[in-house]
Amino acid sequence: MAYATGPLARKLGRYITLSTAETHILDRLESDVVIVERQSELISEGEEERRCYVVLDGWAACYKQVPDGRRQIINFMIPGDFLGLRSVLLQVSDHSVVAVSKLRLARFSVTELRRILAEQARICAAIFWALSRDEAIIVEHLVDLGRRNALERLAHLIIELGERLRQVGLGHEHGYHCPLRQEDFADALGLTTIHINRSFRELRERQLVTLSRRNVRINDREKLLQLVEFSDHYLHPGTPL
Amino acid sequence: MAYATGPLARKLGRYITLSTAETHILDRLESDVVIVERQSELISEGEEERRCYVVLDGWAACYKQVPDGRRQIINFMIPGDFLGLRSVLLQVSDHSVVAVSKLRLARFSVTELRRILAEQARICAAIFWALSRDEAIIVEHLVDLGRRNALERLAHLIIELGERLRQVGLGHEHGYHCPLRQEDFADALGLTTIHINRSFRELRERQLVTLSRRNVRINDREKLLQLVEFSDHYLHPGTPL
DNA sequence: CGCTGGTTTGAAGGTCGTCAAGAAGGGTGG
DNA sequence: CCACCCTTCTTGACGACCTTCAAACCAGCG
Repeated sequence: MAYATGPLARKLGRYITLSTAETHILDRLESDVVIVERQSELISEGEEERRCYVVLDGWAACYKQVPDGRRQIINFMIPGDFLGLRSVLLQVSDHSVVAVSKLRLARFSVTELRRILAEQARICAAIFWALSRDEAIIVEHLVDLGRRNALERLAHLIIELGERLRQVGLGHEHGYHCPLRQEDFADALGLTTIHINRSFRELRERQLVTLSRRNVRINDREKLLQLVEFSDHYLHPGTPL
Repeated sequence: MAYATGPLARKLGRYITLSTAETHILDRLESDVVIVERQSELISEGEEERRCYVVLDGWAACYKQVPDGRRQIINFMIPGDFLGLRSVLLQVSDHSVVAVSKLRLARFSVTELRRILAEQARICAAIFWALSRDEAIIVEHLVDLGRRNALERLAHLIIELGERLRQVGLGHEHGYHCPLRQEDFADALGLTTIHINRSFRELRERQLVTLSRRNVRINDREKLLQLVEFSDHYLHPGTPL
């Protein structure tokens, strides 16, 4: 595999082996860097969206609001993930995106993107794969909400985030930095903050996971994987056709 | 809009205005017709998949199995929907598909598909939009499971299916044929069959919806829409770029 | 040092699941 | 046309999981 400088090249390098030229094209996409503060809304539901980003640093959450004011987080975005790609392609966004921590983003224009999609068939395929993986994550999330209890959901999310971070060279086997508040976990897992707290307590008491000062520490990885019968298959899409 | 013969042309005709030539290309895709009985598995999780279909008649359900044997239905497929498209593109399927009723399918080969994607940029875009709509449906489903109670979930699904059927010329404003068993509703909505039954009873007692002999009758559409504050936005993706 | 956002805990209640059993519907064969 | 079967639907009682409400605690930060 060719050397990869930016997170985007590293991410897409997981799907196809990038040539040096292709790596350069991707690295050039990341030239226009933007910084946004925690809590700021990057994209709002219903807005016409013409900007597209790759996360360089920090976490974001994409969510939908329900009429009574509560929200359901669809997915978290970590370094290397696309942000707003689908919104741009569909012209109008069907979800909102908020910064969960201070974010560093690489912004690129729609025209630039379209040119690459048309000219670079291999990169186009890799992006399609990346989007498919995002969908697979959402589907797994759906299974979580439908058929797992609070403890299993939480354990599953903790493991998934750890795996995804390690895929882009962040965190390590025994833990990772995690800017999420308990409320974010709750909104992602379809639970209340209070119940998330109790579930964390149980994970702590079972000596599986501890969370403190924005750090997840995985004490017993084996037992944790066992608890949810975790399969990382969905995080590793097959090779392109 | 050009006349459309098959469900596929009718579906994609919603995203782009099809020329007569394009309609013919799509109609030709639907030449190889397959019939499968209710309950048969069309695609199994983990299988390498090389076939791709469009539903001509009948309903299917795509689902994932959880380790304890229960299943979570991800989405239902009705006439005009793709079936196995993503599995083919990813080579190995991450979900299973079962026939909910007797199915009539149009099968087309991967090579045929790839040729069309490469040659017919407009059709390629329309297919991308169709896939995006499928994802939007899954996301809305996720919000259902995370932030709505049993009655709201059921009402939402009933409305959504009605809207989708009407988009392909099936059903009418006051109801539609629905081959789903209560167990299918349960597995889609993350509930038990028994609780689905109770929820249907409540919908019946509130004079909103009645279900009998595989037929959904919508008695008070206004109140039903109000109950879930339904917005059909996600079923109508914006126009292609 | 006090403020603010976030975490933790308790008590009580509601939604939904589990268990168990009966009723209704649809198809098949006598 | 009825008897029989099997699937699906329906109902009741009880209990678990998760929510709601209310309040105390803690950590970081001006």
